[in-house]
Amino acid sequence: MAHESEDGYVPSAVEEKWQRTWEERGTNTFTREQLENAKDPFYNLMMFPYPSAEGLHVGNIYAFTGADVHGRYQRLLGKTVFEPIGFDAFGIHSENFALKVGTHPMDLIPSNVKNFTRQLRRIGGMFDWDHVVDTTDPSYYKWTQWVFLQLFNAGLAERKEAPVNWCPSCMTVLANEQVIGGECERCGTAVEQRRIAQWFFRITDYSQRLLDNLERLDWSDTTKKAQSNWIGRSTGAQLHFPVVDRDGNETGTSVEVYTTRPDTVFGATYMVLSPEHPLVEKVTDDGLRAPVYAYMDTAGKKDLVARQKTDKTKTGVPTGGFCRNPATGELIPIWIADYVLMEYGTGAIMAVPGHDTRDFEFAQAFDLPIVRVVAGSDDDAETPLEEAYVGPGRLVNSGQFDDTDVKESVEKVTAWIAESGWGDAKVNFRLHDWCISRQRYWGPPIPVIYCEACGPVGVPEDQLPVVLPRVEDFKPDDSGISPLARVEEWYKTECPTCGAEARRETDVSDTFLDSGWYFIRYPSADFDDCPFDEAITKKWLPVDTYIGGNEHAVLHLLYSRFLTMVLKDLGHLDFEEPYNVFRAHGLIIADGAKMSKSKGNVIVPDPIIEEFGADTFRTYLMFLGPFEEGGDYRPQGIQGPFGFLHRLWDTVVSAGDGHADPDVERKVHQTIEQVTEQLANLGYNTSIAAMMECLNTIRSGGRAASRAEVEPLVVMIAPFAPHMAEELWERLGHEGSVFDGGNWPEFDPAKAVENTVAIAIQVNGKLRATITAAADASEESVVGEARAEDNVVRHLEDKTERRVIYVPGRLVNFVVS
RNA sequence: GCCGGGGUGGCGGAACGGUAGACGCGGCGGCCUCAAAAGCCGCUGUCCGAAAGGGCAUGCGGGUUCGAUUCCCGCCCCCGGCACCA
Repeated sequence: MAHESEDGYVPSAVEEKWQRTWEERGTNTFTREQLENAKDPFYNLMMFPYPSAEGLHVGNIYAFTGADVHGRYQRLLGKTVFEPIGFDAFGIHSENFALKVGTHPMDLIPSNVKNFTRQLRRIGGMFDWDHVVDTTDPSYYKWTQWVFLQLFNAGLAERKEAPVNWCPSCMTVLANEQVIGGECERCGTAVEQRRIAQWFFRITDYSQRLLDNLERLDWSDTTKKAQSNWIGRSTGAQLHFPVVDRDGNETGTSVEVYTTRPDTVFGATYMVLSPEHPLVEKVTDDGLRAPVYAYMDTAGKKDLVARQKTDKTKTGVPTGGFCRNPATGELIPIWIADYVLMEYGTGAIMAVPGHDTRDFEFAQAFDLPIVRVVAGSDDDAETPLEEAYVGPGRLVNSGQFDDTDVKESVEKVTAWIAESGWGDAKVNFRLHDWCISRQRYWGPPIPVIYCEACGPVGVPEDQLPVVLPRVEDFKPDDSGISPLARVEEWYKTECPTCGAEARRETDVSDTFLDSGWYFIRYPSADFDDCPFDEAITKKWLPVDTYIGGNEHAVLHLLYSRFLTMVLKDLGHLDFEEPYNVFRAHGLIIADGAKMSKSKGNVIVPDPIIEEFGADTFRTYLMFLGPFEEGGDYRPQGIQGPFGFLHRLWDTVVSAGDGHADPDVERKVHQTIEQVTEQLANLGYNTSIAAMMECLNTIRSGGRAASRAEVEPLVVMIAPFAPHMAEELWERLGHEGSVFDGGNWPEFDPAKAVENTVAIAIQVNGKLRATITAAADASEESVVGEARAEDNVVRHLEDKTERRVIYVPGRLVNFVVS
C-alpha cells in the first residue's frame, strides 16, 4: 500500500522517473575523458558492502545514505563528484553461507550482487555504475595479486610458521577478527591454536610512520585513538640478564627482556620465560625437565584465548636455571609461565613483583621474594607490600638511585644501564605483522610457485591472474590445508624461473587485501592493462571524504594505509595517506541493540521504501539522530519527514509568482546559512529540522508561497530527497538536473538580519521578562525598557543594584543584593 | 583494569558560557467528514496558583562565573572497543 496524496505527489512514480532519467542522461556516471578532465574533482568514498544473501538492511542503507548525502551536497556546491560503489564479495562469510545452502559461491555471488544493485539503485544513490568493482572478478583480483607481488618483490612479504586460530567445529582457520572473545564467530566453539606456515606482510616496519601520520589526518578522533592504541607504542628498555650456572659463573648466554619500567630493575627478583621461548631448553635443569616439558605441553595446547579464560590465575614452573640481576648482582631464578606471551617484546620478562600487579600475583602464588623499590609519600623503604605499588614516589633499595623521583628515574636508570653495557632504551609496538594466508577456498590465490631448486617464486606479472578454479568440493577439512591442495591439475605447474616441475601456493589471501586497495582501482576500473592509470590516479586520489563504520578502525583502515605507503615507497603512487577525511557514522539501534542478524532485530528496508518512497526513507534516516552517533529506529518516526516532504511538495507546486515576503525571506536566508554550515559537518538531523522550521514559517497562517521563497528549499532538500528535488526543480521551470551547475543557494547576510530582537531580562540570572527591541537599539534604551517591566520592577524593589550585565541582542541581567 | 563515547520531557533528539527542551514522534482538544483515514489548527517538562506569577528541573556532590546542559574537581550509571602487551 503506497501513500498517494491528492496533491499529485506520487513518490514511486517520481522516483522511478528520475532513476530512469539519471541513467539515460548519464547524470552520475563518468567516461574516461570526463574523469581525466574533471573540474574541481571530489572523491566521495563509502565502504563497499559484502553482498550477503539477505540483502541490505536498514543499518547498511543508513551508512550509504549518509555518505550519498555528503556527495550530493558537494556536487550542489559545484564540484565534480565521483561516488563509486562495489562489492567485497570474497571471504569466509560468503563461503560459509555457500556451504550452508549448498550453492557454489560462483553462482551465489552474482545473484546477491544483482539484488544489492537493485536496492542501491532504488534508494537513489549517486553511484557511478560504470566504475563498479567486484573483488571476485578475475579482472580485479589479477591486480590484487599484482599488489601482493609488489610486496613480495620488495621483501615485505615473508613466509613463516606462526600460530593461527583454528575452529575445531568448523574445521577451518579463522582470521583474528573472526574470533570474538576467544570463540568462533559463527558457532561459538572455543578456538584452538595451530602452527602453520603463513604469508605475512611486514606492516610492523611501518609502525612509527602509521602512528606519526595520524596526527595530520582529519579523521574522527575515536578512530584515530583506536588506531594508535592498536599500534600500541611503548617506550622502555631492552636488557640482558646473564644466565649463570650452579656456581654462579656466567654461561655466555643471556635472557633478553623488555620492560617499560627499567627504573625498577633493582626489584627484579625472578625471570619468566614464555613457554615457547627458545631458551627454555637451555636453562632448564636436568632434574626439572619432566615438569617443564609437561607445562610447555599444556600451555601449548592452550592458545591466547584459553590462556585468558583461566581468569588470570597464574600458573608456571621453575626451570632450575638462574640469571644474575646485573643491577643488584644477585642470582634470581628463571621460571616459565604462560602469562608471558611470546608475541610481545622478547617473550621474556624480568619480574618486579613489588611494582607490577601480575608479577605480584605470581610471586605470591609461588612464594617468590617481593622487594620494594618505590616508596610513595607515606611509605618507607621497609613497609611490606600488600599489593603491587604502581603509584608515584621515589626509588628505594636501588643503590645509587635511592631517593630519585620515579618520574625522573626512568631516564637516569636507562642511561646508567646503557653506560654499563647491559641494555639500552627501546621502543616497542604491539602491532604484529599482518597474516594474509587463508587455508580456504573463496579468495584470490596467492601468486607464488614453490620450486625445489628456486624456492618460492612470484608468479610473473604476465601470467596473472592466477585464476581461482571452480571446485565443487571446496569444503575445508581438519588438515589445515586449503581445499585447493586437493586439485592436483591446478597446483601442479612449472617453475617460472627454471622450468622444473613445481607447485602453486594453495592458500588464498585475506579479504582485507582485496579491500586494502579497492579505492585506488575505482577511477581506473575500466583499465585492463594496469591496476590504476597514472593520470587518473593523480587527478582523483587521495580520497576526499571516506565515510564508514568504526568497526574497521583498526583493520581495513590500517591495512589500506599501510598498502598505500608501500605503493608510494615503490614509486607507484605520489601520496602515502589514502583518505584525507574519514568520518565514522553511528549505529542504528533497534529494540535497544545494534541491528544485526544474530540479535534478530534486522529491519528490511524494501517494504518501507515501497510504502513511503526512497526520499522519505532517506530523510527519515538522516533525521533520527546525529549521523556520527546513530540513533533509535522507530517505525512511527517516519511520519514526520513524510508529512514534511508532502507539505513541501504542496507548497512548491502551488507557489505563485510574486516577490518574496521580507519576513519569509529573512527566515529563508537564515536557513541557508544554517544548512550550508551544518551539512559541511554532517549535521544532517539539525539541517532537516532547520528546513522544517523554514517551511513552517513559509506556510504559517495558511499563506500562499512564492516561487522565490521556496526555490532555495528545493535545492537544499536535494541531498536528502534527490528525486523529489529533481521533479520540483523541473516544475519550477529549470532545464536539466538540479545537481548540475552548482545550484546551491547563496547566503546573503544582509537578507538574514533581524530588525527586531527578543531580549531576555534577568534578575540575578533568573528570567523575569522578555522584551522586543530594535536590533540597533542602544544599551541605554534597552536597559531602560527592561527596568520598566512590571515584573522586573517587582524583583528590584528593596534591593541594591550592584551591576547590570548587557549582552547586545541577547539579554540584560540585573545583579542585585 | 585500560581506552573511547554518552546520561536533557512519555520517546528520538536541539541548544557560540546567555530565554533549557528547537525539530519531530506520541498524547490531549478542536475543525473537516454520515463515519473513518488523511489533512489542518491549538495545547503538551513538573509542582503550587483562579490568574498574575512563583518554585523545581539537563545522572549525583562540590567549584569557577553576573549567569553553567556547556568550563574545572570528585563520584555513580550506560554503551562500544581492547584486554596477563611486561
